[in-house]
Amino acid sequence: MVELTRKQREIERRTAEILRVSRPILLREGFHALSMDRVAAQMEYAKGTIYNHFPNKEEIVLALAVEAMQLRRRLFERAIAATGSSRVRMMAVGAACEFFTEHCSDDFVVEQWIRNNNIWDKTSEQRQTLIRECEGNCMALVSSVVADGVSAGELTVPAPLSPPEFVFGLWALVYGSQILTRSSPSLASIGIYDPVIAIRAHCLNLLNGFAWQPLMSWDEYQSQMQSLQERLIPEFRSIQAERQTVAP
Amino acid sequence: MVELTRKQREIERRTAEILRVSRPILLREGFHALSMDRVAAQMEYAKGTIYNHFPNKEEIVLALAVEAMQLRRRLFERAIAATGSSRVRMMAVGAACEFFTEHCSDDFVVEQWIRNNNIWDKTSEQRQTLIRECEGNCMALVSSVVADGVSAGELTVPAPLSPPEFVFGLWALVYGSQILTRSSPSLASIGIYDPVIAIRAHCLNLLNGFAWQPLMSWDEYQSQMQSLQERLIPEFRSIQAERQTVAP
DNA sequence: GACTTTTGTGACGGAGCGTCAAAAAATGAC
DNA sequence: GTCATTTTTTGACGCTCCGTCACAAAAGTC
Repeated sequence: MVELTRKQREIERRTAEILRVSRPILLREGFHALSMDRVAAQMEYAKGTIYNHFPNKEEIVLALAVEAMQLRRRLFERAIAATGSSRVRMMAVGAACEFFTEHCSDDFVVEQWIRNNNIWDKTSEQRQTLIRECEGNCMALVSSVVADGVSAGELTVPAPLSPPEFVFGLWALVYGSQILTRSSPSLASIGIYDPVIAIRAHCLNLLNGFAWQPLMSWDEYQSQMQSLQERLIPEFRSIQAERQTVAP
Repeated sequence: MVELTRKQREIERRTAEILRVSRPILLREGFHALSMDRVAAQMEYAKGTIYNHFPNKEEIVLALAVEAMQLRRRLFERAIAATGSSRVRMMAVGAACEFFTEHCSDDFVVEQWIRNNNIWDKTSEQRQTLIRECEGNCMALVSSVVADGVSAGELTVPAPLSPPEFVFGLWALVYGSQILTRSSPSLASIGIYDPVIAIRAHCLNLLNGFAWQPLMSWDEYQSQMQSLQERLIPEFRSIQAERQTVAP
């Protein structure tokens, strides 16, 4: 039994090593550059050994995405634990999203890969479930803030929306803007100079539009965000630091 | 000169044929299934001939995406030509987006490919410019509605936002929701049963939040949308019909 | 009809995927 | 410590696809 555990630990160690080697290849040189032969060569193992850990390279990508989503989840957990009104705590989640995109940009990029059908379709049910769970967890964390707002009488989710559908709007807004920012060739040339500020303004308007108390002006919102960030970012950084970073 | 034109027409005809053959392969079987050998075989030409038209398969994908974006643009053009207040015309653009995603779903999917860096990076400057132009055109069309609202005194774009950044919010919201809907494993299991209705509600709230006149209740919004769709969808359909469809 | 230019062809070198029979290492019974 | 058995590792192999290029065929020109 002890024997078995030692072996299993060794296997896990090597699995982690495969991911550690694969990550910079994927991030710096793209999916096409990530080949099983190359990973094997770099680790000084035969290709077959790598295949004992991952049945294909798509599975490696998904495994990396799981790590990224877990980091996101940890940031969210910290964010919703912030003190303050429900609305301020929702802003903290926004701050977490901004932090994740800006300061964990590698993870943000890796997380994107799950939206690629080519990859998704070749991966195991098992790991797909892991992803879904993580996504569900994140959703639940944000939903809990909405629920708190509702039960505190600070927010009423109006007519056709359920609470998760309310969250979906914020999710779509933030996520959509980040995708467009990353992938849309030259937003600046069509007049969008600061997408982050723009989306903050839209979030403010969205939450004010739903009359989530306390209502805020743009200036109030900005200064609240400022002080939130001063409190949270050091903690976000230490959460991020628990992961080893990728060399360039 | 006549000779040259006949030849060029022939070349263009074949280019179109390559796209016609490639589209269903890409859509039904994915990017990996789209190989130059296969396209060549299916067209009964040698591979080299296909390479005379497209330097790689990524370029084929981008060419397909250009077609898709042009369809979107045509729908937008029709939408903003709708009669009514600036706000209603903006809703018409929303209806066009919904139509595009739902009834031109192949094009919607094809359009996504441009967000894939693996593909984008292997394509020619030239075609990338085409895409950017088309994206800029769409943006400009929507911006013109905003501009009309402003000059009619029905809308004020508030403090930190420029008009394009205002549009960016709607774009991110609608686009983000559609991406999530398409790619997020089982939204229903996290409580989002009707993402289309949800996003409509968010758009309503967003536009009301910016006090775009006339303000609307959910019921008014829905019935306005209903009548807009009754007027527009037949026209959208005929715009769509100008393109040949893809067999399943 | 002969010569030039354009266009089409498909064999080829190179690379990556995933497999599998054989080699090597680990295990444990005696 | 030995040896049979089980587990793990290995890398050559078959396959597919990419993109090229020397050559062949067709079209155009005079």
